[in-house]
Amino acid sequence: MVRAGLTTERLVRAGAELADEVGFEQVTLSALARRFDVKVASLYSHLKNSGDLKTRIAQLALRELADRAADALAGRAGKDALTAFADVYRDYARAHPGRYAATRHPLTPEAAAASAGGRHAAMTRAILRGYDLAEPDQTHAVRLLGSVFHGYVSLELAGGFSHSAPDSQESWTRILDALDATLRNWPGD
Amino acid sequence: MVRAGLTTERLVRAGAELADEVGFEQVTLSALARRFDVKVASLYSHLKNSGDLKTRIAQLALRELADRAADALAGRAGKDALTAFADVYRDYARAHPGRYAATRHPLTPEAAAASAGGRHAAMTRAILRGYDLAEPDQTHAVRLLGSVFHGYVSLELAGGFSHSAPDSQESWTRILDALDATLRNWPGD
DNA sequence: CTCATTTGCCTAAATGCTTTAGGTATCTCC
DNA sequence: GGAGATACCTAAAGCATTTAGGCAAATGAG
Repeated sequence: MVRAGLTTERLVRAGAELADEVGFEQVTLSALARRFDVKVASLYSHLKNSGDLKTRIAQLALRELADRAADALAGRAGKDALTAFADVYRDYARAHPGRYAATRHPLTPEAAAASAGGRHAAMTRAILRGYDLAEPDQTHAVRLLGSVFHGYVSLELAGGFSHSAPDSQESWTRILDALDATLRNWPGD
Repeated sequence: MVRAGLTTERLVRAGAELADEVGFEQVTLSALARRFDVKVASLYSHLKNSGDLKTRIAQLALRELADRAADALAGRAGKDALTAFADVYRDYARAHPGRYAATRHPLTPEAAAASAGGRHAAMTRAILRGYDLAEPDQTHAVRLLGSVFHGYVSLELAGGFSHSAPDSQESWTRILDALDATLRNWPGD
């Protein structure tokens, strides 16, 4: 009986790949066990349960996304930083739809605290340093950016913008232009 | 043996209520059968399968949302129409989180064609008539509005803006102000 | 009113995912 | 080489989905 060499790490990584292939919601311990040619019960030595797997995939995806965003932000400011950051989100979602869906998986407060969520928030605020926004407008702007990025990416992923002119890339560019303009001229009270 | 009086209509309506209570993803034929005190197999006379139920709940929610939006838009234009429309989305999502989640359920092309999706698109374009946008900018703006509304509402529903100042309502208002300004001063090429 | 038909709901059973309990085989390292 | 830890297993129970086939209640025609 040759051991499969399971570890939590490998299982989560394979789970993330599975998510990209079949969708995050379809990630199941059974499918994961099949992939390692192992009985389902064996996974329970490495994962608490199926929810644990999903939580770990979510945390992995948040980490990967934050890493890429940090790279993209290095040495950039203003609109340059804004578009680089936005593109990281969109590109990641298109390259890894299952992982991106995982980043929207609800986390318990503890799981959220152990995630890269905080880094995302910090980076968004870093971008806004290139614009002249004092609190509470800065927080409103953080929420606007989060809404537009997440909203656009998830509508695009759902196929909302395909098969209709103009090209989604064109809209994305123009929306980022508009967002930049909005941040430069944030309306006062 | 008294009959329960099942109909597709009643089942879908109850399914929507169930979605609001336990979440759209947790809507199951078993749970629905329990609610009517009926065996699961009995539902198959009225629904093709569990996917059929979810599709029908999605269509119901899209219809309800379109009806409310149409009411809200009547007699309004410009920013007034924009905020009324936006508020309908947000209020519906907060009052009926399960139904709102259902509106994001992927539909087959046929199911989408039979849905109120077209009315939503038409209403969004109607709002933009209050602003001076020619194609293709109008389409970019439609996509921006969709992204912001959906993105904000889903982040808020996921708890993203709770337990932190400023109030979510405040951000919503200021984001709509910013959106109105963006549409009035849409950046040219 | 009665009988035939349709319709509504049932039982039964197969399949698949999740989870726990407890066992055997394989590695590690002294 | 043997002790102990670790990796993976079998077995079984619980719950959701789906299909097949059956009895009973409603419906309507004569």
